[in-house]
Amino acid sequence: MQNQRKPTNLFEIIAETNRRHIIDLLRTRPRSVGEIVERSQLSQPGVSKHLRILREAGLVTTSKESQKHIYHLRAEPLKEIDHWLEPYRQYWSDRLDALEEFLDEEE
Amino acid sequence: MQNQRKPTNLFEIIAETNRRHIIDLLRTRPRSVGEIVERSQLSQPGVSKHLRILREAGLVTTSKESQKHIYHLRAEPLKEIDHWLEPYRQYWSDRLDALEEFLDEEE
DNA sequence: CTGTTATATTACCAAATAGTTATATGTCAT
DNA sequence: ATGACATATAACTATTTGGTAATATAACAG
Repeated sequence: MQNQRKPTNLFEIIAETNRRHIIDLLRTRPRSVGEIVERSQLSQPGVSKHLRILREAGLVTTSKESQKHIYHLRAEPLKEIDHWLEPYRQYWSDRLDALEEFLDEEE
Repeated sequence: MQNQRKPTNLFEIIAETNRRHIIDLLRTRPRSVGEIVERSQLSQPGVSKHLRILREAGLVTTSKESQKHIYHLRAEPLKEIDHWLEPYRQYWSDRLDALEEFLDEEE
């Protein structure tokens, strides 16, 4: 396999179910590692491993509250996924119908 | 009981760069396997392998033209990704107005 | 200091992944 | 029927992934 892969492919990062779950948890509010562990099926090191990946992908940031590490969601990088999806939305979208009409008129 | 569907996690399916590339190629128009091979970095069996995965995920359909197998895009399943993304969009676009979103992405 | 709590890192392993070559299958042309 | 063409499948393999247990690091409490 001579495949040169990017260090952080966002698509691969969100492909993992547990990571998506963590992201979803942080959407509610920032949370400590312990809180996330409680709400996941993973061991503490397992969670920390995923958090590291999310951190390096820029999807979370951290702050500290005494001994606790608080993880905050930073969703902006997900824009990349959204952007890739853009040209496909027309295949199912109903919410862009008005826009399509608008564009048809413009041409 | 053998009702075992393959757990086709759509996120994992589109996580692979070559598969996204194939999907993008089929957005232009339906294409034969050979055409896709020409436009990829993969061997023919490599492409066929990915096509099978896409087929089983319902992201492509096939038709035949003599000896050629023509692959057609079927984007609907991507809706799932789009749906997951939905609550995150507000983080990078304050207004969810469809036209504004579209114009932002056109830049 | 000492012990406790919270998190990160290390070392290891099983399973999954994605690639290859070789081969099978199916269709067309002669 | 035979050979060429188009694609799929099989068999194999290196790499990556995601999990765990054990351990390190760091901050707080007394």
